[in-house]
Amino acid sequence: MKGFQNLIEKDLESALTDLGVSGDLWRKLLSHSRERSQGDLTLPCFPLGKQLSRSPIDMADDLVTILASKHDVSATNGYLNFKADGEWLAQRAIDGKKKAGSKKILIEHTSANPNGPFHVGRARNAILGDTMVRLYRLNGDEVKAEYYVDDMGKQVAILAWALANLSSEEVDEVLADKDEINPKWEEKADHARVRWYQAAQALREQRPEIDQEIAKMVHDSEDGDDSVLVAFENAYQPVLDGMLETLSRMGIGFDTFTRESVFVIDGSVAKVMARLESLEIHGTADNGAHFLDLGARGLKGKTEFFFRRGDGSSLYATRDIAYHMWKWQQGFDLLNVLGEDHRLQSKQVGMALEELGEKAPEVIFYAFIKLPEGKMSTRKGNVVFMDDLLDEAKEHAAAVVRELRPELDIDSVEEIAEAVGVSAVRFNIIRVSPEKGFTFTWDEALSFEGNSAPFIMYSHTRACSIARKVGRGSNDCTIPSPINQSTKELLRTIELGADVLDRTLKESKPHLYANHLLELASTFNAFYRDNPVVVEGVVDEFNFAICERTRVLLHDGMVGIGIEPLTSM
RNA sequence: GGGCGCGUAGCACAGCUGGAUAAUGCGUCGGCCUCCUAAGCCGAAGAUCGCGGGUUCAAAUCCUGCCGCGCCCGCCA
Repeated sequence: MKGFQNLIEKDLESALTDLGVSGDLWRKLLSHSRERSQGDLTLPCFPLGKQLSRSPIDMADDLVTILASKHDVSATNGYLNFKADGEWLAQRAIDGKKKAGSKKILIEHTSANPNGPFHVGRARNAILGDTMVRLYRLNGDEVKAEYYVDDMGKQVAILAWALANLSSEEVDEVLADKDEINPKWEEKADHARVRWYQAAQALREQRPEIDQEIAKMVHDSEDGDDSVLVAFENAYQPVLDGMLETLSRMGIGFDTFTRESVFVIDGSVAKVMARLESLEIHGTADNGAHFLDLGARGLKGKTEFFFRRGDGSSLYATRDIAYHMWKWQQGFDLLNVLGEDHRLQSKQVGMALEELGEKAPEVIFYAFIKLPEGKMSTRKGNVVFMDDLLDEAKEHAAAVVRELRPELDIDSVEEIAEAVGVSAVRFNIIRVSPEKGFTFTWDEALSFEGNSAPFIMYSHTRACSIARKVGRGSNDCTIPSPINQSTKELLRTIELGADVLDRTLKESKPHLYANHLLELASTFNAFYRDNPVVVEGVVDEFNFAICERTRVLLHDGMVGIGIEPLTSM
């Protein structure tokens, strides 16, 4: 509604001046109407009435008198309501102007330890991150999707230790009371090797000497020991490949992979530590470990942020600082997607960066997805694997397609089912705000009606079906007057699209855009009901133009949030 | 114990830069396929916005206390 706002602002300002209102307060007050039936933009007059010691109800009435000749305005209970003209909205929709983005943004997401397959909880990160990548691209911005590979931590060390020291029989023995590997995934390294990881985790509890061996490996890796790093890579790379295969099935990919060890080897971590040690808020512990007193900068709770161990080696967070400085050098804005368990860590890294004269990155935090039985844990094996969820979703979708479209051949059913399954899974995760924790249930995840991806997909295929029936693109048309209610609602939703995308990106809240697409699909369905495009072989050019515009917007929006824009389902 | 996040119909979830009658879906009840795909559409019932104070003309939204849930509080990652 930015365009509409521009349209009325001048007249509104002059009307307000006539009444004696000064200042810019009204600009802040003017916003989307909460009551849709009342209008499109609303100015609550209460604060202005206060300023002039006048009744806001009278003021709103006076404003209507002044503005009525130029705009569709009304006043109720002290609210001044502007209604956008249907024909104006229609013209805007048909013109379909798209602004070009100009931002450059590097989005780091997923960056999961390469020690096992994705479960639904870990996948929330990838789905959130990839959706932001897609939405920035939809906005026309230049985006880099980056995966930070943790190639030297304890998790990888445990995996490497297990692969070097445990036989397949030993692993089976240790995990005897656990579920066996699903034969379907036996050949997938993330599923196969995570058992070694789990077995090692179990053994560590009984045999402390294992911890010492692992600790040595971790330290050697932190010193940049090549042979250890190579062993690590051989251990995790097949696992990572398996994980990326799963992501790729969901349409998630990366432009760059950056390994943590790079910053140790090239000396930038050492430089960062030296700089941190020269800071005013720097402190030293008894055994020579170094920290920053972030309490001096207002951090509450735990105020000491350790960045260097007593033995001089770096910590994960220290390397993260070096990594972020490298990221800033590329001239991109920075956005990270992190689990809520990283809130403190991320705050510390951000504050440390600011101490070094850099900016803190923008971060999206998300809460964990729980199972009805409790939280998910790769270590404990209490998880729903993404691979299983995707298969299940596809199977469920195939059953629906076979029932609804019995005439389709097997290949078509397969294609539709895969698209519906993947889209539904992504959408169910993206549609809720990230900070809200939710409990995974198969029922929810496999719901294909109402607020779901298939609902949007279905609306899109209806528009496609009409386009097929017409068999050509839309022509110039005359805009009818008046425009009926359901058309106006659709046009209004279309007009709002740009505002929603803006806000979605500015606030890093992809669920806002997901909800907008639901709204777009829903208002299109009502339009579809009331406004036939083809009647007895004759095309209504206006309705077709609106239909085509919506089809494109749905298509682009779906791509923007990772829903497959099928043309038929 | 301290820090941070969350708490909205039976369930799930939106709204939270203060503004009108708290939106949507599932579930429940009722209606719509000789008509561009019914994974759809139309209608009905269903909400002490966790609880108590406060600020304000106006509070689901801001402040504060309490309760419940989650995450973190390691010289781990």
